[in-house]
Amino acid sequence: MSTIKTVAARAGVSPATVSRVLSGSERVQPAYRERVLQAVADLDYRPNRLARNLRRQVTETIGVVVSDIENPHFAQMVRAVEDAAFARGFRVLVCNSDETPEKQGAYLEMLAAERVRGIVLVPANPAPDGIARLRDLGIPVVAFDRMVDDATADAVIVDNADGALRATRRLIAYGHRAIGFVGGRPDTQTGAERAAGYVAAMTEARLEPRLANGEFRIDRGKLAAEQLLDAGDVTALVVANNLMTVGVLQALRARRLRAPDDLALITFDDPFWAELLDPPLTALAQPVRRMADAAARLLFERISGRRDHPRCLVFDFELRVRRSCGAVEGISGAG
Amino acid sequence: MSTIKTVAARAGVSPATVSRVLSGSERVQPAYRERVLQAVADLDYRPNRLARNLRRQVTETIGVVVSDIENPHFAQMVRAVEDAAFARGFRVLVCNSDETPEKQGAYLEMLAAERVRGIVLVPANPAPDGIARLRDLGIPVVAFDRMVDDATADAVIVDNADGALRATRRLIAYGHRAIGFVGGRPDTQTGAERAAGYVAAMTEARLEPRLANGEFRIDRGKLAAEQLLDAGDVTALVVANNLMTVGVLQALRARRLRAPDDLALITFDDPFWAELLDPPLTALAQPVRRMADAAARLLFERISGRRDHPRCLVFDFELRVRRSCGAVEGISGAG
DNA sequence: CTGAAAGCGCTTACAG
DNA sequence: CTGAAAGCGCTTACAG
Repeated sequence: MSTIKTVAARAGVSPATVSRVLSGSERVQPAYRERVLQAVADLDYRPNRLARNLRRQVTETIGVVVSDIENPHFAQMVRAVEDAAFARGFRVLVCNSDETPEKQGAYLEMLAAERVRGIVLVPANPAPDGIARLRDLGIPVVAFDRMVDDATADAVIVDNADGALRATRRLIAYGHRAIGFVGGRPDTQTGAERAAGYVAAMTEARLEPRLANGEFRIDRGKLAAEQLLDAGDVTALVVANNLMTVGVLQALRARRLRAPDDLALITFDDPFWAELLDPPLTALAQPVRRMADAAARLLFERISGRRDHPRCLVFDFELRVRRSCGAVEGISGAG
Repeated sequence: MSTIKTVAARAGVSPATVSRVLSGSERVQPAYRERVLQAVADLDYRPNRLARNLRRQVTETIGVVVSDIENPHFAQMVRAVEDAAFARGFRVLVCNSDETPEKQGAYLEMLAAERVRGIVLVPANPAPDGIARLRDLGIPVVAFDRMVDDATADAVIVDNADGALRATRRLIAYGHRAIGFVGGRPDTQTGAERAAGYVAAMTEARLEPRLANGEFRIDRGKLAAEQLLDAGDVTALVVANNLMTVGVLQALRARRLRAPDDLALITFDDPFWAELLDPPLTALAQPVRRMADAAARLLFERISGRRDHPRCLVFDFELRVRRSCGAVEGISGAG
């Protein structure tokens, strides 16, 4: 392997001059520059980034910590962040926390040790171990989807309560009164906020809320739907994520019920297949790409030192009205 | 920030001793060890990985280059590889080539500069720029899904021709004679092999092949299906990936045709939603998780120096028979 | 077992 | 503009 010294020797200059030519920042006599570039070409020299990183005390790497990259929601986010990083010459380390504070802690520690320049974090818990250390090291953090208890961190979140509120109001406007809610884990911010929005809409219409907990999972979502159906006369459901909707659809199929006639449905999340189903699903779509672009922008503002004060960006869900809620397709009102 | 010197000073030992305690490899007097650990705890000292990497001339990082992490197929692969890396204390840099040799080249160059220890690569082309340099640097490469022209690289691939062969034979066994094939880009290895398997099955049954090119895309898949339907009397289709199947389903819906009665369908790929459709799709499932686990295993065998000779692992598709091909669900024969 | 010293491959004040 | 020198924070033969 050739190093900067090999190149310097061949070009008949000092290593410092080689470095100056390659970093391109300072001026170097054209003749020297020429000779250096020739030597670089001859030797097929590539600078060793490890050495540069150590010397400069910085890397050009960022970390992204998600629950699970297999979740298309997060895959989309990672993709957008990676695009932004690539455009700026940065690399991306991906980490899957599986929603466990322990793995998350191990990853944050690792990212700190690697001296990444910034982190996009989907926090598994509101006060992650290691977040203070990141602050000490001057590594900016952008929380994604959920907030984090750190006054210095940026955040990009979505208005869960408002989404549930609008979905529920929509069903009420269609004349439904017995509207059930298949909720996610109530101990998570997302789960709690979505439930709260639903309850708010029901309460303002003087209707009785009917909640069941599907834990954000397919099997439990199915059970939750069955529980709500068994309990009585529900005519519509709001479902707090797409996995549970799969469970709800399984429950409907098993009972030979059809949406929207037997049961009107609105689901959080608008996955690829929501439109392919019969009937197509009315869905609350999270603007993931826009949110991820925003998160990347916030992060690089911090990395480049263009901003000091923390920012929190709140995005709205988009209600995509399709047939499962009882709407005639193609006709939709305001959310 | 405290460094190894700060710790050494506080513990009253040399930096070398601190290093020995922390690397845990060599023996150190218990009393010294104690004092060092105490100093580490007092100062909340964390070793700087950049320095260690430079000094040791190795990192504990691997690279994964996929077409696009948003494709669930690759998201699943990345996840499996990341799990294997995490278990061994390695980090993962993800790169999206978008199937372009240029981006791929830039990423391979970057991964080489970062001195990653190994790479899992979904090659955008059979002879990627930079692969020779990786060989020179001793960075092992495992090709995934497609082969690479490098005698030293490992590969984990799937038998595309065999999959198409079995799917087509199955439709023939059901009595179909006019079977069409919605193929992918014929200039890709995957596209060509899948088409070849289809043609082989038709030829052995003395049937005339009917191919249309859907470019692996939704819109073009729809066009390809329409083309095959317009050309005449096809009663069954083999579709070379799931995106084109979406297009095929759109075409069917537009013409008010139903699977399997109007048209029997078998698709490559078994995405999440294949089972949710009505009728559920008969699909050729690629054992992605097993393949990715194998790729990670091969890579770490190389990294740890346990193996020198290249290996190529070929996996079979699993034909998951559901209703779209005309089978009665739950009853399936051998592939 | 332990420490002084060299060195990984760069970059960057500093002096000229 | 250019070079000699120091140094980033570690690790590891080497000598004791």
